[in-house]
Amino acid sequence: MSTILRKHIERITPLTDSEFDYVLAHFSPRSFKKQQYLIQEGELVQNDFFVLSGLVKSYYTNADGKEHLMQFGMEDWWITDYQAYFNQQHAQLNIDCIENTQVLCLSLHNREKLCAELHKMEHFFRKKSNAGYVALQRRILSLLNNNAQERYESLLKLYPELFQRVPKTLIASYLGVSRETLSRFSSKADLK
Amino acid sequence: MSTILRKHIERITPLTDSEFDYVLAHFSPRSFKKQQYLIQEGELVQNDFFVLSGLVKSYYTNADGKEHLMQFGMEDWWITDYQAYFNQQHAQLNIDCIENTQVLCLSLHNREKLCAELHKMEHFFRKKSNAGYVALQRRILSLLNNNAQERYESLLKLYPELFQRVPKTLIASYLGVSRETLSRFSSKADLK
DNA sequence: ACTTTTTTGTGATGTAAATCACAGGTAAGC
DNA sequence: GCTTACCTGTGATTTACATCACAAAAAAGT
Repeated sequence: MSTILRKHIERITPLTDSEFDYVLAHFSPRSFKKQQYLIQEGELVQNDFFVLSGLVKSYYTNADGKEHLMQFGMEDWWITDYQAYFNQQHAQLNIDCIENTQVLCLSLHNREKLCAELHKMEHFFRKKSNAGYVALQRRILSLLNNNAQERYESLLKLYPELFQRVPKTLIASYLGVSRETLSRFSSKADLK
Repeated sequence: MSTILRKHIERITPLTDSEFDYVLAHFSPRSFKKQQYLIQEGELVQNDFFVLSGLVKSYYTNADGKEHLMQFGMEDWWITDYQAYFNQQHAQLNIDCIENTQVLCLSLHNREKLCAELHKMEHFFRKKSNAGYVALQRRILSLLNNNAQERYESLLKLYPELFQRVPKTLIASYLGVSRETLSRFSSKADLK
């Protein structure tokens, strides 16, 4: 199972067996059931989560109780409330499971320890962060530049499997569209 | 002038004099006039720019010729087309000067060299990237969760000086609102 | 198998904000 | 100082999308 992590890291930087063992020792595995919270608003955020299997979502709940999806987290993805995690503050986001999920938890302390001790790992995390930054820029541009239907279509193209795996309400919430409007897009597309 | 860079780095990690001199040697200073491009859509992105003085903007121009602001870059900020820079691709964004601007240019090659040679610098860039990621997440949440007026008001609160320094059209374009709608918000606020 | 809950589609209506249009104001160029 | 270009405010109209309301379909729980 942890070979997923090793492959993931080695896409950026190769590790010796003993290096990887050392790295892995800084993670702790956990399992969560569907619906269970990984992080709940208000609590101190201890961990970043590397998803081994399953599917989770991070989202913000506003004053009116409306949810806005920040991120999905599936196999091979990292997820947490990064603002709270990096600054060791209380969570503004919730993260819970759409499916039963297995993760590897990495505390901020262990992350910083690994980065300090192994230059390779600092390199790895810098590269991941850079890639994440670019991905968020793309999402912002898409929010600024594309209308709801265009955003729907690019997401459908990029992650078609997501549309099978999660209720449309969540996809709507990720795209910043109402459930009903999203539904009308998919009916329209069916005509083709 | 380069003390701005030193202070900027040392907010994250201290450097000896000789370390800083070594780092600085990997940057090259350049000056740009108002209106001048730092990066133009389509060209290969060679550099990340650290702004010493002045003000620039990065933006996407869509098929209809409409501009959407990705970022402002003022003193002490980094700016480039990161997608293109990190992957050594052609720019999708334009970057040009709102005011006469002085920058320090860092090529990807020199950035990676510094990161490989000086663990401290890899640490610095990781931290910067993390902070940038969190900032973009906040912007996405604001786009998903807040209406145009709320976005206007939080930006005004966060960067009041920006409203003196740049035309409202640009602020509208950053917020994803039309110039006219933004103008109506500011008239309303005057009544108080 | 039956009940309950969740998910989805679709019509009717309302609204925030875009777009169009024009005028006064301010700054820049010569 | 005059001219040209850019910037801002404000009304009238349009539009994309939200919200409300309901029903059918699918999934989950017992």
